[in-house]
Amino acid sequence: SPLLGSVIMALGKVNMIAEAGELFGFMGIAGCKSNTYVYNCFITVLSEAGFLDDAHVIYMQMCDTKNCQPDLVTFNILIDKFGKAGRFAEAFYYLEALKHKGIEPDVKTYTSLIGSLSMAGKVDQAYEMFHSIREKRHLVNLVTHTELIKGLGRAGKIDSAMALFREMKVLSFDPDVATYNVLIDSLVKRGGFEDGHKLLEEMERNGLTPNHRTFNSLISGLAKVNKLDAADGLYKLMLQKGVVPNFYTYANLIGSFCRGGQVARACELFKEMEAYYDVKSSENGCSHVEESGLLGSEGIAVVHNVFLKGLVEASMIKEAYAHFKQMHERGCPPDLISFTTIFGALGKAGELKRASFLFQMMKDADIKPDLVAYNALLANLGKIRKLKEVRDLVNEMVSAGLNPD
RNA sequence: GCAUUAGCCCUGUU
Repeated sequence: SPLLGSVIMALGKVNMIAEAGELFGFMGIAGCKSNTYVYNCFITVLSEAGFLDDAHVIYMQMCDTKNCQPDLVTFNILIDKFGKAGRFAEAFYYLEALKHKGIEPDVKTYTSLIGSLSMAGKVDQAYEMFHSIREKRHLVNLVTHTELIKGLGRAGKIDSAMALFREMKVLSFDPDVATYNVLIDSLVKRGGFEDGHKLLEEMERNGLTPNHRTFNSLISGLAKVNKLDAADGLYKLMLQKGVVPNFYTYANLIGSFCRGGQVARACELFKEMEAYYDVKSSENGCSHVEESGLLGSEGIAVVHNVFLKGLVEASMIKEAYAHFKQMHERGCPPDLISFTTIFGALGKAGELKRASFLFQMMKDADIKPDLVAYNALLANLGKIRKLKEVRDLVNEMVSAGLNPD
């Protein structure tokens, strides 16, 4: 069973959900005793892939068993995933069910809920929950505080975020790099670069080493107020300090330079990234490790897409299209977002035939259009009254199981 | 005993 569980998890990580389900089916037979651990692994896989209702079905199956009743881990997974999806009725139902079974929620249960609530724009409710448990020291920790500081900061309640930041220090929950990062991010996203920078100095005084995320936030803050040279300077500084940039770094910089009309510098950075990426991958074969600052091919795809969008916004559709066509040979085949960016731009520019052609090409490449992709095409078809095409497309999306909005 | 659950940075339509 320990093996079964970890294989199920591994399959989930590479999105082989059907296969994970097949293996899960072996539990209880073939000499494999059912246990809660394997159930929990499968519930994790399903819910991380977005199959929340299926995860719930498995939970119900557990409830019907004799030896595999849902435990705290089961509930924590479900509460976290339903909460992050904004399905609070269910999340709170699980919280009640858990208490009803006589299980005590733990710090992860509450931290998840506080995080989900604040990301859904319900910071007040998150704060209320925090308030109701903060006296019980075992129910809150560093992560709980960081989560709430993030929520308050994102909601623009910087003063409350700073207040909580001071309070946690008094309570000896020592802020770590992530805590500083969420605060710095909130500050600079609202134009408070100077305050963010002060926090950077403070964290260094406290013996904490800023990481690539710290720099990414600071860079995006500078870019937001169009201080591109300063952003570039910070990028160089992070390299100097030996902090490894990741694809977020490049996405930030490249997008900003395009928007600021400095497409040449954006191209330069793009090449720099590709060179950097090549070197790093050959240095240690499998270096797509998030902690080192590198990301896998999904990360590269994001940078390509940001670049495409940047070129489009700089009215360089020809160049965007040229780059789009190069993506394949650059080892990064265009994905749904690349296609949508390009045919959206072509459509907007009145090139509807080419837009429709690309839309078809995308489907031929077995990439399923989603709601956004249909909308991007429909908006432009609608503008020039191609009502028959509009009707056909709407029918198509409905039969694909999408709900037109 | 071991394994499964919480926090920080990026992209497409309106």
